[in-house]
Amino acid sequence: MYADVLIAYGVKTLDRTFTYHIPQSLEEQIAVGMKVYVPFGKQKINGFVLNITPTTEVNDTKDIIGIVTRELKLNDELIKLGKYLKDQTLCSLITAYQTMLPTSLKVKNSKDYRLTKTYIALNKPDDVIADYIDHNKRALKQNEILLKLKTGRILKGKIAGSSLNKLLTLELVREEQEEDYRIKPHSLNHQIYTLTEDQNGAYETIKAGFNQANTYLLHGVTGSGKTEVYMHLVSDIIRQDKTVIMLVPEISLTTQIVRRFYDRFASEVAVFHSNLSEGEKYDEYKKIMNGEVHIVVGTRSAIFTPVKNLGLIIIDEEHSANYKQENNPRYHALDMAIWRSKYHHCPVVLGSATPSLESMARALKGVYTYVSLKKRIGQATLPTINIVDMAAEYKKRNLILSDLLKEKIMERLDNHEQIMLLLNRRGYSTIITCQSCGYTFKCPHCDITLTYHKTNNNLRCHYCGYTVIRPELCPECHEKAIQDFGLGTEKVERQIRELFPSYRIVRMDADTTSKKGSHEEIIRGIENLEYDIIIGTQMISKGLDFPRVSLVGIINADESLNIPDFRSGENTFSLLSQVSGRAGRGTIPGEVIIQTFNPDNKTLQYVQENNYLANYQYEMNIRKLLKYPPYYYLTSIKITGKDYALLSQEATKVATFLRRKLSPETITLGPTPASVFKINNIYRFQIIIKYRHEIKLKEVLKELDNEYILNKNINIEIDINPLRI
DNA sequence: AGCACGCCGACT
DNA sequence: GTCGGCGTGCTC
Repeated sequence: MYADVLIAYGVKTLDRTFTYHIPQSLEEQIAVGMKVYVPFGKQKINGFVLNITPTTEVNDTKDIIGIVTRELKLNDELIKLGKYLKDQTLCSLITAYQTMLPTSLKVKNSKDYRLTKTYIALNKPDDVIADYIDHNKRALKQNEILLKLKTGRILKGKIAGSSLNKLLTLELVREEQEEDYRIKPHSLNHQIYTLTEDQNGAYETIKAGFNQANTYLLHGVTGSGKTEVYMHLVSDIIRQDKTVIMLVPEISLTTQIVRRFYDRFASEVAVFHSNLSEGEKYDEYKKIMNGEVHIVVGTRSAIFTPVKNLGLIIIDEEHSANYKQENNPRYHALDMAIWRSKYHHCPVVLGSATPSLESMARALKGVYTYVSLKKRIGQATLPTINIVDMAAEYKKRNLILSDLLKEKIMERLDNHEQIMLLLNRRGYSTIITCQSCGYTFKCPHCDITLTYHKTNNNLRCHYCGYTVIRPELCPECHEKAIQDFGLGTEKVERQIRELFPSYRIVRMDADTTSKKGSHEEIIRGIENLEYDIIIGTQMISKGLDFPRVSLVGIINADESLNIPDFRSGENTFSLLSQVSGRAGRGTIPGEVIIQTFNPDNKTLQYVQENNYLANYQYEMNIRKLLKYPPYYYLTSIKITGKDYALLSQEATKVATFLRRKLSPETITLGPTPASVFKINNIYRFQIIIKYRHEIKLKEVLKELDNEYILNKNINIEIDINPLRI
């Protein structure tokens, strides 16, 4: 017998299988999907068996050396899904499989991640033990152990050393190894809420489509109780002995959701996201593989977990950009979900208060089934939203907080309610300029301004990590006139602390949540009313449910509006609606203040009116006019290299090649310098392809990719359906 | 990816 | 004369 083995090198030149002979001794054990050890040239490496055949046309086959682990076997679905992933993103097949697996099970890894508990148990019949005790009356410690063991085995750590070792060498007792898991679900309360009429309608519609590959867009306003609908669906699915994958956009959200799932479904639940330790991931993966759990809650990568008998996939906050991986392979979890739903004939539910334009367009066209939740549950009503013109406030020297926001904050503080302030930018200030000559600090390696970090008094490049101490004098004109502008969360925090010194303030951004567990700690603090004012980046916008938050302040709405990307309007609407949705989820009516220099901006007005559809129409018109998604598909090609002249020349060649090869209806834009033109001394050009139907796309892109594989000076990065360009 | 082969420059 | 530079080619 022969095996086609995919080797563990993620290079395009080795993106194919090699045929090995299966030695007699392994023939019985080897199976498709297993990790094996094979000779390759002068080396020995791991690979996956992708196929087993009785004969081969290859002449000099070598023998497979051995099986690495029997534990992991890529099943038929995963093997096919990997091929789909490769096809979608143009990565190599081995890269696809590596992406789908946790590090502990990746093809190169042969370490053992099993967590075992060791117990001590009696190893001889009772009479032998009794006899030993009789003849060794002076060995008090040993006898004590033996007597204790008569009532059952004991964890090894609980028994002292030398006496135990004696008993072990005499073989009176033995060690028993048992596998253990690092994460143990705990159920606190089993509260099941009855669904409102609205929720029930959505629930019934989706339930009617169980056992069919169909995608539902569950469009529910913030606070309408989407999670409870999910819970009811999940409950039905597991009753059928099927499984569920539930995706949330970021790790921070797994905490709250997982807690609710543990409460309701306890040991049926596995968690899966990249913040787990490798051992934890390994354990959860194994629970899933062995069919010990029926529910997986996790972030993007959880879409690849090998659940058996999949009955439902839920993608919460489906509009989130986090579902798209931003490095290779650049896959979208939604595509993978839909593929799996077809494989298992099960539905996908996409939930959001602000669906992406793509999903909404598909729902309106009938590609997805549209289901909506229009009302907030309980007495909660949608918050009132005020827009404040910051131009007028600047004249009053209100640079961070408007009079209105300040006043509202005080009001809410007096009522012992909580306040959330959003600013989508971390750090202290973003532009450092000499007031005398206009010199602006930029990174010497990147095309980007440096960010001031007050805590360390240094200037940092967020792209390459370059750091300098903030100088006193301008390096150009040597005047002492360096000033910093631009607003970050650190600066807001400082001002808030000055204004409201007696209140408890917390900042939640990437800088304060980098430590493991710090995120949960802050969330718990907010829930337990340990804080009055919460300042944060978009991290505070999604899914979190704090009933005492009654006021949300958006410090600078323009920050998000001004991002030079065709999605900035859509993203701003979604961000502001989401964060507004944090206000007034309990019984207290909520209020939102949006500060901006563009009070007439359409997007902001639609946010104020809470009018998703109007914003949808408005954005769709622009997209149609400018030939952007969902009317056109995009592919972004980045051409990067150190030699500017050569790069510019090659970028033009690439564009010419594409124009020649692709159909005449396809639009090829560029090459233009990328939005950040230089990172780490590497220059970057970009080409955008816009198309409606382009049959030759993948084939042409592959050809392009091959053309530059061996080129050491020029690198090509292809992003099909990019979320940002 | 990694290793060997191969053909030209500065060294014990 | 040899050690070693990294360009090219191959791996079941």
